[in-house]
Amino acid sequence: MAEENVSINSTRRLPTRAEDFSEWYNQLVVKADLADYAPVRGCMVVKPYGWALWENITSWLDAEFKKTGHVNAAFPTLIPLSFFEKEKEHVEGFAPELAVVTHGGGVELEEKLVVRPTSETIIGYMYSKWVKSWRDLPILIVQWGSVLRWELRTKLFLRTAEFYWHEGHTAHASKEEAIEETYRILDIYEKIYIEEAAIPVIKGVKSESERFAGAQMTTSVEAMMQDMRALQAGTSHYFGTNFAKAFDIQFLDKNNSLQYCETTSWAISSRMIGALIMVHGDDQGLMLPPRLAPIQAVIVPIFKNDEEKTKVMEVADKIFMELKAAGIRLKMDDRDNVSSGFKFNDWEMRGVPLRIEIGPKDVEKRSVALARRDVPGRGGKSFVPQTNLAAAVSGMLAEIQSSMLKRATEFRDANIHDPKDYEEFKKVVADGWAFSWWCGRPECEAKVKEDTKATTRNMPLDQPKGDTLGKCIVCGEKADRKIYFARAY
RNA sequence: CGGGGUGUAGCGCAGUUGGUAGCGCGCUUGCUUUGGGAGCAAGAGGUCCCGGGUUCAAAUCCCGGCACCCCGACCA
Repeated sequence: MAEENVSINSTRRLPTRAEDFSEWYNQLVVKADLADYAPVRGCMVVKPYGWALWENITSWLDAEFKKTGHVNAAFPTLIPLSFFEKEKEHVEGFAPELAVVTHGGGVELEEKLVVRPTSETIIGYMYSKWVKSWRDLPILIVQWGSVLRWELRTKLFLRTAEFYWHEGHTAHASKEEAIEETYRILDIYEKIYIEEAAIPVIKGVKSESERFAGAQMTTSVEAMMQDMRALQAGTSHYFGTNFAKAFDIQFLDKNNSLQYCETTSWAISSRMIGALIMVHGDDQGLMLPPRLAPIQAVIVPIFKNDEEKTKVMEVADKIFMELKAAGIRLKMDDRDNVSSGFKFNDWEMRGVPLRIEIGPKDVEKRSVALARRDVPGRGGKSFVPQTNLAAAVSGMLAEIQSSMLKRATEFRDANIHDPKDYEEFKKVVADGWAFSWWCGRPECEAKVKEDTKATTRNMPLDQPKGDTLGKCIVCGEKADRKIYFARAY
């Protein structure tokens, strides 16, 4: 049939994930009202709904950091360019993506300033002023803010020039303590992904070539998106004394001997929202886990005329008050300029976990219709009595949360493979992950990247035990560790 | 930075041989509607990316810029 050529962009529907995953994502971000394109290259505007989601993430993390002894502070957006030259690998890593301020107040600056791409340097500089004695340690500071990296190819939330994050920067008296901190934070990251975002992640250590610029060890949590690509979802770095030496952060220990600090840094960015979209979203739109959703349930009243409206709204308002009092994040959709069918689709696009429909029939039967977002169509609808509704709703939200995690975990596990040889390996990483033995040599990683575009993701902390050494999937030499390989964002 | 493409209403697009700009969605107002993306009617909305040239006449042809998108090398 020669249908008229209606562009997919002019319709309310999304392209399906199978048709074009990337375009599905791009349109979903905008249509779910999370963000919009800014008039500045590579930058986004986070809209109120998207920011509300981000606030749920940040407030959970903030509380968790405070529980573990961290405090918040703020450092300048502008950093002297010369600071970046103090740590060799750090400069090399960031030089290509720096934005530099050359003029201020109409005159050329004596010293050029960098818009921070990350704050290790300026924070290191300040720490060197603040740390004198072992009594000053540890320093456990978190900065909430945004940073700027001149990215060549951008995508809303996943990779924008400016992005939002927290960056933790800690300084310790001993290596053991700094490493412990690195892993403590990684555990927090794992927890927010699994328990709050319903996204299964793998904790592990990055290979040398995938390390943060200037780090001695980079750890990460890695998640699988629905297109099987990997997303580095959070990172925690151990610097050893690299930055302490570059910025002269020294203290006198208990034996009155001068020592360099051991430092760490760690971050989760607004990219996490990209992960939520790509792990849970479906062809109807966004699907948010109840624990992070800005709106956990939406009430859609249904009526034909004023008489029905009066009856329905009376019940709907009462239920609204009840559920609100029970602490459920709730929205009443009483718009009268769109049909209820439109509202159903609209809230599904926005990923609201649960919809509560109240119509004349429900008023009569003293029931409501519940429609869960994670089970589309008739299968996800149920009719429950109005009495004890708060308990029923809370229960269903919890069930949605756990079923989302279960589904995402099963999906991920079904797409991680253990190929027998390199030929099979190449096939596997084209459309999934491989968990394989690796000899540890960068040459083998480079060959994999060359052949398949896949990179090493991380080496999980809980490695296969015992002395059953394997053989590197690439070169066949002896290998003592297994590592994930995948195409990554 | 290399290769390809696109700039026309808020968004998505059409615009023939050069003749003075249109469609769908959205928006505004009114009435009827509302249990899976409602209907009718009347409206509002334009620097056709910018600059120059050819011509009686340019969205359309020519020259020069700019911007954005996609594909490759780098990245939370």
